[in-house]
Amino acid sequence: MNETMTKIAAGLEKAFAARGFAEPSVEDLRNAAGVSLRTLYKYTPSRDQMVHVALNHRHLRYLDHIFTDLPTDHAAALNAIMDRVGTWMQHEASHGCLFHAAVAAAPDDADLRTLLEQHKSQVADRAVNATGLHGTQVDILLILEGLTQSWPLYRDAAVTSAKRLGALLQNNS
Amino acid sequence: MNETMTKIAAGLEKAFAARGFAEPSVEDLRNAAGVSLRTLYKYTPSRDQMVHVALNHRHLRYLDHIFTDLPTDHAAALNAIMDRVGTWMQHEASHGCLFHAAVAAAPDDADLRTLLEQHKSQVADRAVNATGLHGTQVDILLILEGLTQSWPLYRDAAVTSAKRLGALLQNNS
DNA sequence: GACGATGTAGAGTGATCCCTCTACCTACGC
DNA sequence: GCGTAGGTAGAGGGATCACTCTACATCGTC
Repeated sequence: MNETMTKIAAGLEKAFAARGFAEPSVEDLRNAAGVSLRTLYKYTPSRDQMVHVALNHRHLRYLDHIFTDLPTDHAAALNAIMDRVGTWMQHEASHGCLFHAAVAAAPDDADLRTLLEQHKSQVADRAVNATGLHGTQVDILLILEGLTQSWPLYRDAAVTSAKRLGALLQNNS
Repeated sequence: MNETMTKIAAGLEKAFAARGFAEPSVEDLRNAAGVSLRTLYKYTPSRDQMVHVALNHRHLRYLDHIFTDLPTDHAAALNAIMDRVGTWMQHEASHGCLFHAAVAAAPDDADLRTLLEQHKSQVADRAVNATGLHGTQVDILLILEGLTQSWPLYRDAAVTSAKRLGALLQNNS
């Protein structure tokens, strides 16, 4: 039961990340999930639900990748976060943030929008705590968003830039 | 002829901006363009072309909105740019950058991706020239991207944050 | 070894989609 | 007054889509 659900969620996440939210048909999603159509619809009774399940899975994996076992020193933690965003982009999200992509594909879906906001605010909270940049939640999220969006263009240079901007914040707050 | 083309491009841009790239059908796009289906297909022979035409129109309007008649003083220009991005988001792009949305909706479309890169690099070039932040093209684009992406969550606070980060750059370069 | 829960395989349905095509209208130059 | 260019209106085709349903396999439990 739960094992099948995890398998489905992981497969859906991978499919949406690779091909966007508009393109893959339910048949494609079924292939990616590696289950039958009946089972897929049993766990995710509509295509919209498949999107939600994929994003939830994504959220947990992202938090785990970026924020697990960070150094306690604030400056070192900031550098580590930026590096990890870089490796995340490289291996998982070469097309940009999956949450923004989902909302962009269905701008009228209010549930999706709240999912995006929850994801971003949790990321910002954790980043603030790890870097000691209290009172500058907006700034740190702005840098993270900027890194995520400009990484496809500039790669490592974007990571370096995000580190520099974050350090400027830490030295001027 | 050219008048009809402009009318079509403006209508398509508005439709895609309001409802994303996946949702609107060609029938919807026809309504937004305000022409007959035959005329629409005469100027844009496929739905993909409609996307391209809309993005080209968007690009020109964006450059015009952000970079026309900026103050010559670098610090003032930087503040003006951030303010204008804020008003642009408020009036035109409350769902985020249209180019990123287009690429997210069709990650396999190479033409779309180059269109995105050209758009971003032109924006970065102009921003560098206006703010005097030479040698920091990556940084300025990162801030602009961060502002665009985080504006839906933080509104004016995101603009303020972008101004602060930009000023930090100007004082430390 | 029967049974219920959980899975696979895949055909079928009704709706929707992109795009084409026929038929007709209007404005304008000569 | 007539031809031509450029437009409207909208029906229809062929393909694809999300989703349902029937029929069958597997496996742990009693």
